[in-house]
Amino acid sequence: MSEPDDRSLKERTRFDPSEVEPRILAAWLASGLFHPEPEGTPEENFSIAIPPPNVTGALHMGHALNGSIQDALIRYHRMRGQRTKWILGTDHAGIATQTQVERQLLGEGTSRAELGRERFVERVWDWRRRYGGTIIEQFKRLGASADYADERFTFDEDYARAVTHVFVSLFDKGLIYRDNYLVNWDPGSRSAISDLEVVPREVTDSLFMIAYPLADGDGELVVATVRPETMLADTAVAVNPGDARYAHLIGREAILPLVGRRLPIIADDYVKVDFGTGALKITPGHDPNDFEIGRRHGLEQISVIGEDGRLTAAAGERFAGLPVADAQVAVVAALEEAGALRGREPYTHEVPFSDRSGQRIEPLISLQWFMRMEELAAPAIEAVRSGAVRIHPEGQSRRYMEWMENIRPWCVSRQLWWGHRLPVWYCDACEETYVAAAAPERCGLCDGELRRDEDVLDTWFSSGLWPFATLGWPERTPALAAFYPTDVLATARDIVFLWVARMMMLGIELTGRPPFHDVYVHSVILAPDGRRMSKSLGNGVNPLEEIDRHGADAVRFGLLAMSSTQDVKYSAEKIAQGQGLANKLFNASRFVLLSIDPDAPAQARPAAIEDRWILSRLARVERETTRRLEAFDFAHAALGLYDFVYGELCDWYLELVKGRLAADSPDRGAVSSTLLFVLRETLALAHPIIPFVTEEVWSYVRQPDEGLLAGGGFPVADETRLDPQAEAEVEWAIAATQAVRAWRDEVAIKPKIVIPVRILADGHHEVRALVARMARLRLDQADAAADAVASVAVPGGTVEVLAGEGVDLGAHADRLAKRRADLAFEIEGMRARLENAAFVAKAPPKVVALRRARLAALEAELEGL
RNA sequence: GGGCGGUUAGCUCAGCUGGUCAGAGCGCCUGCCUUACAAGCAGGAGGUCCCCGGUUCGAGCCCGGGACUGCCCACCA
Repeated sequence: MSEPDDRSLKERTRFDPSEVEPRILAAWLASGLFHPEPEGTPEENFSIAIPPPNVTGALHMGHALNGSIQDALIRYHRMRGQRTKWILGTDHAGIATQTQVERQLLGEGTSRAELGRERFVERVWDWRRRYGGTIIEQFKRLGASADYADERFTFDEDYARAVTHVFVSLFDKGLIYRDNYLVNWDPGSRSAISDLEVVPREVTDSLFMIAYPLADGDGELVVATVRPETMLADTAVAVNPGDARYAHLIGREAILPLVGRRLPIIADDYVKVDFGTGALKITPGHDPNDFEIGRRHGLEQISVIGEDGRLTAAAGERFAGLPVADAQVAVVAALEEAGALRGREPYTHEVPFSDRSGQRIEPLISLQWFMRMEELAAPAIEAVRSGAVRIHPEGQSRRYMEWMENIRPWCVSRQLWWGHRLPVWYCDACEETYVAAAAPERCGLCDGELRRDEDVLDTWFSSGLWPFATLGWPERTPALAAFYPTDVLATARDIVFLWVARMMMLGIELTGRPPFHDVYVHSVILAPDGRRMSKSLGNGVNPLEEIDRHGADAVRFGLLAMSSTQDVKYSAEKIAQGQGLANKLFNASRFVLLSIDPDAPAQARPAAIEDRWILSRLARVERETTRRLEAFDFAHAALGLYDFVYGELCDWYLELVKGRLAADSPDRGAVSSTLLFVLRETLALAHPIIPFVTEEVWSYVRQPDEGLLAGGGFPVADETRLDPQAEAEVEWAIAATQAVRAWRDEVAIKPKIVIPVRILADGHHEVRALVARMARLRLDQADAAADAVASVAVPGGTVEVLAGEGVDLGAHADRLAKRRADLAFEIEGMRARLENAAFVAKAPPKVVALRRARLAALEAELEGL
């Protein structure tokens, strides 16, 4: 248990997160609450696997929101008594980490190549041992109640075994295969990357018109291209079969300029008649579309660009060795010289770039490993279609479906050093391939030496196993039995395909069950300027600095409050609102604790109508908050809590009961009990969202036999306390109070003056005294016949102000005139509505009655003036 | 080229199945050091709910069209 601050509560007039948070965090960590024993079943337990942050990462706003959401869920379920595990760990993040360490090496004047693979990998491990825990520590600052005692890494020994096991078994099932295929080659990382790691960007290139002479006689065919340098690898020219201009050329041949190769002129529907010249050069070796066309027509595939982004020897002596950009200039010059260039115009289009290195993708034919996806996708589609897995918000699930239904093979091999190396060996002598969990000694056929594949697996291959590999799968561990499948997967929209979809497919394929039953896709937090936060733009907001400034509760509250189903701009105001709430709750607690009878037990003992009111409101906010957490509606859960604490508990209830807490008050004991009860319930209710301040205050209100709030019970709404009558009465009292206060303010009556009044309204006897207290009125005017000097409209009646000291009504006349005008306008509108026969006939009687009553009230008020 | 969302107070956003729905926070103005909180309290000003049609007794809320804006997917060289 944490030791409360030395200073007395009386002196702590502000909630100070920087003092409280480390203390509370230490208490949580020491309690063992975050580390559940692996017992029970996944159905009765609750678990979430964190989207593993890159081991190189630092906490950014996305993590902070993602963590706040998961922690709210985790704490809620833990408080409800479930055995709760938040699976924590980091991702080895192949390219990101390798790049980071390479940069470090560069600073030391060495390089990856100089070190060699083995020593390089060792360096990365060193790096990870030194800095890899950073982001985990940062999650603690947020108050994230993850299982820090059981941290995982996607490159741990056990995890690596699982990865190898998966590769081997999917290979054995025929789902993993090796093929020569046109891949997205990233010259930046010198590796193939998957379709999902490619981002389109708008680029202005030149569209060149090049004349290809016909082989049999005169005439030429002009093609349009933005990449003239790839012409060196052309193996055909294609036209649309329905294009009358070229119909006579189909089946004939053209001569490739500069090269002299004879190219068949083929017909393919892909070619657009109205684009360019209507004739398309076909380069199966360097263009994805041409690759497909080439396969359809059985064309040769020629490569003239190498993995280093330079032209190869196949490009011919003149161009070999040139980087593609230079090669383009050289080829265009050569074409011009040869008189083959027919035109050139600026052309803006979308071009693929590497999301990793930022370099332009170079489509290349390469021998890579692929995973066949259709078979894996089918059950993953079915899981969502059947409702076994629910994706929130609803709109995301259709996207998921569409992507799954159009899925393509996944290139899983990467030409990196940092990653899970493929469990594949080759015998060069007899060209045999071995895929196995353990390295075979020698070739089984020729007894020759074996050579292991140099490639590693795409990082997402291993993160696709995250929810179960972290729990010890493929072994049947107790943790797996207790916590798999997990319950909820919370993630930002940007990795739904990259990660969530693959976990679904691999989870179902390998464990037979979807890895979670709810997927909550949350916002991406944009910078205040509406763009994505990024280092290069320098528009990022650092969550740790925000925690330093406003406290973790404030950041959590703010992020949850601003979260939504779509991207949201970072709102500093919402964080400030959260800070306000934490401070307000803290001070309200101080007031309660410093004012009540210390011996009063915490229990609901309604002794007055306002007690019934607050208990009713409490039951409602408990019911609503629970419903919203269950529905992943965190914004409304947070804001609803705010409204209750500020707008009901502090603004009204605490003010209403102040008098009853006096030492000589007859129901001091009862009010004390109720106050303490409401406070304790409120703390527990708010804890999943603002855990620090609630835990801190809890240390003052908990019973000797109670532990931390984090391990305590979540409040259950007591529906028997719902009291519509009390709510209506107190609502009336509030409205009346506000009306009188507004009037006082307008006629400039000093706040301290108590004015004598007479309330003219039916009923509301139980709450008249409350209005008097809150609005500084005196009701006990002995002279009931005294003349009213002014009257203030309140719902259903008026308050007549009697002559008294300090009541100077200079401004009153103006006010009356304005009020009369307002009333007349409203009455007119209401009458018009009620005189409309159609409205009276067709609208529900309740609505009509409501308007009649409203009209009567307005008329009565006008008359009273 | 296809989808999907957004457009409500100066700013950031709530507004569930149409009927007190025109709201919140911040900002602004006025008044208060009222013994929980001055990072506070009380009060106030401020909006053709993007535009045009339509449905309805009644429309931010439903339908049609348009404008602007953001995102996702996609192989027009």
